[in-house]
Amino acid sequence: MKNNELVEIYRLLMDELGPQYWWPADTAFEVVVGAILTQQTKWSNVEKAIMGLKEQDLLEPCSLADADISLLEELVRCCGFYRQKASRLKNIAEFFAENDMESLFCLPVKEFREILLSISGVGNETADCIILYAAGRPKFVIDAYTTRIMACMGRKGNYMQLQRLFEENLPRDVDLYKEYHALIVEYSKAFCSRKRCDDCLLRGKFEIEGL
DNA sequence: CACCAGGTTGACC
DNA sequence: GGTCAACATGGT
Repeated sequence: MKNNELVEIYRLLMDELGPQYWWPADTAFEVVVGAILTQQTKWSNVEKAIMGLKEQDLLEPCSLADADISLLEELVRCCGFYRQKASRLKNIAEFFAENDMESLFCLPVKEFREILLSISGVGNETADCIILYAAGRPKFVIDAYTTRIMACMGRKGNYMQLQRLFEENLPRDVDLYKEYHALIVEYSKAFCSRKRCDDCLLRGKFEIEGL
């Protein structure tokens, strides 16, 4: 891949859609909660659950860690997989209740990522969302949209392969990483969904033969 | 009514 | 290393 091709794609997306200003949240821990809740789920449903949790003062590690599991299940039911997610929220809340967030955020990204991945319910994408949008540290987030739109342009790859591709061909810039991921999601929803990839400008301009 | 959504896990090869 | 079912509600 030409070295600056990913930068060109970024400019095209930015010209089309403008800045997205992800991730909407009042606190870093709210990003963490949202990262769990949005797994395989629309953000509009996550917003409802976040509001409910906020009303119960459960958007902080200690209170969330001590909350009744059946109450959590009720509050996150609108996000689907509600039993798993209630339990995952409790897990990660317990972790952040016992470990200082600011200290964790200052760790080397690689080390912080390993720690996050050791928490049950936190996989690659959730860990990277927390690193990028909660901690504000550079880590490029790959999701189903990114995987699909890259495959659409002839670049198939697994999570780590695609992440390496982006990180090795872009400046290590937190705001760029944030916007790029958000733009890919929003652009894909509009022009390169599972049902339709007809109007996708990227295919025509950047499609290539193989990896 | 069928399909999809800002994934993760554990079992299995 | 990779693949696959299970997990579940809500919107189009």
